[in-house]
Amino acid sequence: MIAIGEASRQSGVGIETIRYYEREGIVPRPARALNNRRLYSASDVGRLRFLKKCRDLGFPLSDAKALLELSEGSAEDCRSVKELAETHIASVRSKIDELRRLEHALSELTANCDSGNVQCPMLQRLRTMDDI
Amino acid sequence: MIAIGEASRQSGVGIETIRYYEREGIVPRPARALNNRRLYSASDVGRLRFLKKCRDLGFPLSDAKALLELSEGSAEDCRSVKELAETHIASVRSKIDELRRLEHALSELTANCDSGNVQCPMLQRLRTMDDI
DNA sequence: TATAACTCCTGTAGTAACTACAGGATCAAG
DNA sequence: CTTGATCCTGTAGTTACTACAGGAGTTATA
Repeated sequence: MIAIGEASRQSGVGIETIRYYEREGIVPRPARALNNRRLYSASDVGRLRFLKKCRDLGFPLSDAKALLELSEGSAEDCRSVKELAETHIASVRSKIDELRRLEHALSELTANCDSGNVQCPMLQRLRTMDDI
Repeated sequence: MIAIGEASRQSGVGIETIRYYEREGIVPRPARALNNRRLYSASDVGRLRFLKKCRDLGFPLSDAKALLELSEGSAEDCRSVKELAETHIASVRSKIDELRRLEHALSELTANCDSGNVQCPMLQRLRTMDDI
């Protein structure tokens, strides 16, 4: 059993974040030492690492929690997992599309923008045009 | 001079958001009618429309504010505008890259995930592997 | 043994950019 | 005169943390 600092180091999840997950009920309350300090087991650390990977993959915390629960369940529900993941993939793809459109629009806006202009063409367009 | 609801309709910025911009000093305080209701001029609405476009382009509000101020300045500083825009474009591009990597990782994770599995391969990987 | 440096505790507040009320006042239409 | 729309201020909620404040206990060094 290890203290919170070590659990943080082993899992990559910050100390404050670990306590936050505990407050929010994302992870179970850990054991406590006689001096009231939190004590983490190997499987506690495993849960934190699991959550870390989900978050790094961009899953919202609520999804990460759901995936963790599925992962702890006796019969793992592969279909639910896939559903969550595919919804997430779809939202990632639509974000990519949106950002690509943005990139395009921004490139166009700055195209004629060079030092020495009295009137900045980008500002002009932001002020006046309706198609942005 | 129009009321806040009409200004919201004409600019596309929500009523609460308009008041929020005012509180934050993003837009100047509008005139008030005798009954204390806000009154917006055409240029007030112009500012709101400008901000709306900046936000739609993904500029953080602080950038939108800066761009608005540049736009109001007597001598428009095209170089500053371009700098803000290019920094923003760079961050958009890096977000796109990051999301593409995510999409790839997620697709791989779900590849072998089909209903009927006793052990979900995605959960397996989330639990055990270190390369995610 | 004293003391410094470290880690931990609880609880609260701050972040970005809104959004959603609550509770009340005012206004326009019929 | 009443109904419904709009407006006002002020506060709290959203996401997922992060940063303290203020205090207590632990470990390492002198």
